[in-house]
Amino acid sequence: MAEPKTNELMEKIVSLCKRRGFVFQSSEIYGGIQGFWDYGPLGSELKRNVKELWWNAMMRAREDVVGLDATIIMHPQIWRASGHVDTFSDPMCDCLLTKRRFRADQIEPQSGIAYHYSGASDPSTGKQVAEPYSVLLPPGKPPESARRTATQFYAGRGLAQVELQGERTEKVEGSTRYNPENGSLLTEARPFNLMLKTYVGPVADEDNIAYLRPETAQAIFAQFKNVLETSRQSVPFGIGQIGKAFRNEVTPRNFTFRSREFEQMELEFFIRPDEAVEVLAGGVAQAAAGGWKGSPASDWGWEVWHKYWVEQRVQFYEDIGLPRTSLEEYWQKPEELAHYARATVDILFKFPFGTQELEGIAARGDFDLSQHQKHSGKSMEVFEEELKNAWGRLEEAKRQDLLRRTTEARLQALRKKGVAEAEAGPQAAAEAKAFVDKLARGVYIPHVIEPSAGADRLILALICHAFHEEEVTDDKGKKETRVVMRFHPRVAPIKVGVFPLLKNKPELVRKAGEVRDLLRPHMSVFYDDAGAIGRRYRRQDEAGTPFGVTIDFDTLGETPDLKETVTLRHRDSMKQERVPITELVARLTAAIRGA
RNA sequence: GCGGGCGUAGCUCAAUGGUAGAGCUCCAGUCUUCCAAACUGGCUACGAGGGUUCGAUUCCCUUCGCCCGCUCCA
Repeated sequence: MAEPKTNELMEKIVSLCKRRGFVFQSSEIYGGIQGFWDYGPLGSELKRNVKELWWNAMMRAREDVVGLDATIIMHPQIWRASGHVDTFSDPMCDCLLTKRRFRADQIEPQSGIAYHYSGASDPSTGKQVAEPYSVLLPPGKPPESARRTATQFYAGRGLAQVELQGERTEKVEGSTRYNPENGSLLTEARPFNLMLKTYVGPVADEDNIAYLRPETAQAIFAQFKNVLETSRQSVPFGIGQIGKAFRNEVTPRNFTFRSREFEQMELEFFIRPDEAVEVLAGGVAQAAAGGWKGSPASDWGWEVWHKYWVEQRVQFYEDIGLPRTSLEEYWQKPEELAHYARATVDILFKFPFGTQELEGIAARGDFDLSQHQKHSGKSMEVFEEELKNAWGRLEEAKRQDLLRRTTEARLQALRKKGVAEAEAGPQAAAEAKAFVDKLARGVYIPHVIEPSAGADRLILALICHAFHEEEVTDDKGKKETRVVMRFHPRVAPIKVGVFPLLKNKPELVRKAGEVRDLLRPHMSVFYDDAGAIGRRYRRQDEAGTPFGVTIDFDTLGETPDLKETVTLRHRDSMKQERVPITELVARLTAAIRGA
């Protein structure tokens, strides 16, 4: 699709969201607030449906996943353990000349001669600019080029003619204060902390700082032991949670796609480390064998589990109306992975503004639980009698082989982290021995597979995917545009519209009310008796209501054969059929579940 | 946070240094028959604040929001 077209399309979608009550700007009457959005009547139904479908698919339909609903504000130590306090704040600085922005910690150190200026004046007007400025000149470049750059800078400060003042030079080694591209001085580095801060308790001082969670996952890790001990679950099992998260995004963009307050649907699925799987099952299933398409088996290691969850999640999207063709899987390359991740797959949706991430499914090893064990001093280990017994039955050669391979794996990991070879060897040996010793006693820290989805992004994807404009020709040959939201009936905010053909006939209205009350216990129903019937159908098209039921005089018995039947109108095809009222509930509930 | 563009009714678009107009939508009503029909009536706007002015939607400044680019997205 062409560029301007996609923007137009997005604008139409945003407009419809507001017009029909899917999404409003937060605090709109006060001018709005950037990066915050509200869901209106249709949007809140849609979101509720999506969250409920996720909860059902991930938890209620499974034996091995349980739920959690944790607080948004937690002990600040959680965010130290998780790494968010450190990694969520990036020092940034800008080029004074081009305004280009840099991560201050990623600028390559420069050497050369710095040309400092105290200011500049305009000889034609006498105007003065007292702002100091500097240019770094790489060795071998003529001084003129530094003066040209400085002139450009002061010209940008409003001088027509520039006379540089107070030039002096200085030798500079390994400085990160200058733009590597043009030598221009950069602004001071300013920290950007992406976590929203607040204070707990009445006194707002440093001791009381707390953070609004930037992800829901950490609460799951922090409550891992409590859930394990109360839920009658054992590894492998998962804990799922739906909840708000907050990030002080630098640039919220693309409608609700990147919001500062948003909702996540996260699962942490805890599994045995591959070594434990090997001891218990005698080997680890290979992902290449394709077992991840089936049901979980005892010999699954992290790779198969990871692929399994990717497949589960894609199937979920298919089930709620996002076909595979609208999605993309992006398997992160090894060099792109965060240090704690073994593999990460992004599930992307083709939005009108670009193909963007809906969900990330990461294999995170035991990083998170280990971090919390370290920081809290509380054990995150699990014990399996069965594992201890299996180890007892293991031949000595196999035990030694496992230790040798574990040591080798640790060594590789340490090398990758840049640990010096002399230290890496003994450290790897010690770590591997400690790990295998625990394994022998049936003890380990679980590893985790994390499918983490953005609820609001999914809502936006569903809205974008549902949006259709089509040319319709009416009886008189007049062409017009029909806007229809082709939501899957499962997620549609309203399942059925109920209409008396005419409002001014009490017997029609009464009968329509009866049909509405008949359907209401089973699904969300919208009753509408205002205006022409065609208008009411079209209104429901924009709301994405898949079915319409119309009560007419035949329903009342004007044509005896049609007594107690109604018109059932289908949103997508605009086809109509005659259906007995007694069959409506069964027909509609089947269509909503099935379709 | 930087640079550029934009901001009049729910939407699309007018006009004007003298107090805002249309079409569609929406609401109420008329209509015995199925895809935004017709007719009658009605509601609704100069993003916000300040300045200049007798008077500002219009000119100036600030601010907020939206779009695009930069940056960021563990």
